[in-house]
Amino acid sequence: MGRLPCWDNIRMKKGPWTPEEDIILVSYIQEHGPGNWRSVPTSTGLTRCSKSCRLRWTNYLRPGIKRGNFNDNEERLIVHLQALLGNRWAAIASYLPQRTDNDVKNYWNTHIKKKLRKMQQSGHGEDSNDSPHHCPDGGRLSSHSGNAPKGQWERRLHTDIHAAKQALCEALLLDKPSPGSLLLTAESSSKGSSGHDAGGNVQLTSTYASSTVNIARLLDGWMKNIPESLSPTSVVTKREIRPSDTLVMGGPVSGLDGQYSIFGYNNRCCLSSVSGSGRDDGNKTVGIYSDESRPVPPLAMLENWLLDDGIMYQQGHGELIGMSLDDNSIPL
DNA sequence: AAGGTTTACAACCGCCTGATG
DNA sequence: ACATCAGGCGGTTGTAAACCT
Repeated sequence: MGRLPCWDNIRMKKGPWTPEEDIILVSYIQEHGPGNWRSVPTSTGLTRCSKSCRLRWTNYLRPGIKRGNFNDNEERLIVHLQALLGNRWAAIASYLPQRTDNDVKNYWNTHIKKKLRKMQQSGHGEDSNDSPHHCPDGGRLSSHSGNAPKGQWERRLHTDIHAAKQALCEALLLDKPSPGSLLLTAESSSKGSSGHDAGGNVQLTSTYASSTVNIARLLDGWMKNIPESLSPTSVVTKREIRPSDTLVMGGPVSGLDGQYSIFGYNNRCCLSSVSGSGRDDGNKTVGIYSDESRPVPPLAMLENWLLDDGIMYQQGHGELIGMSLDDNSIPL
């Protein structure tokens, strides 16, 4: 018995997504919201299976995704969380609001694994969780084996679709693409054929999705909407996190009008806007989240976290995680 | 410069779980 | 209780890009 896998259905297109497909998908999500993926191919005419559409959105098109190099803090966080949770990449990624599980997984497999292996070989004892004895089941844990139940804190981000669409549209309509932008002539690719046609319109290529400069670049405009109060320049060290502080980091949640992150701090729980679309409430506490408990990360993970007038920041590369500790937060 | 090798990561695939009838 | 289905998750693969010889 068993139903046909999504991938076997009729003649679904596979391989890299084109900008046109992206636009169609984002337009659809703008109108209907993410979810109900089954209806996406039929409603949009995309010859992609629902699963492919969902993955494309969650791993690539969704606004707020940070791509590129992981900084030291992120790397350390991943190592610690992998030790705690095993290869539960989605759970791990939920602690890194701007990263996808796929990204975290890839980073682990291509960078951290290698690093840890080297360290082991050179006799430095940082325990590698890649060792067979550490994760006997190969990392595939039952979804019930973790400390925290599945809940809102593990839900995906569904944010600011309007901005994503607009950024894509603008990029597609650029008559003078800037160096490094997505839809460039593909000088770097011998197989690429992108460029401009006689009318100045951008021609799109099959190298689109694998370009190192991808959709995230197009969303720069969206990122610029982050309130000034959240800009890295506003990070001012007031006091270090103290060992006595209890920090509980939740994950991303979606709101009707923006993206939020959950943080708990000294038995208070906050829902902070980290990338609202033009919201002017910046990083104030905008809501309360308190219906689940979650593991407290090791204190080592608190390195480089700073407090400034009730706002928590993560130091390094001007990265801002953001947290409000104002009096609107409530005890857990 | 050319060819071979390695790296990085987007996408695929299959399994699992929870919801629903 | 069972069957079916959609969506989520983690492992794996394919391939463009980067690097090396």
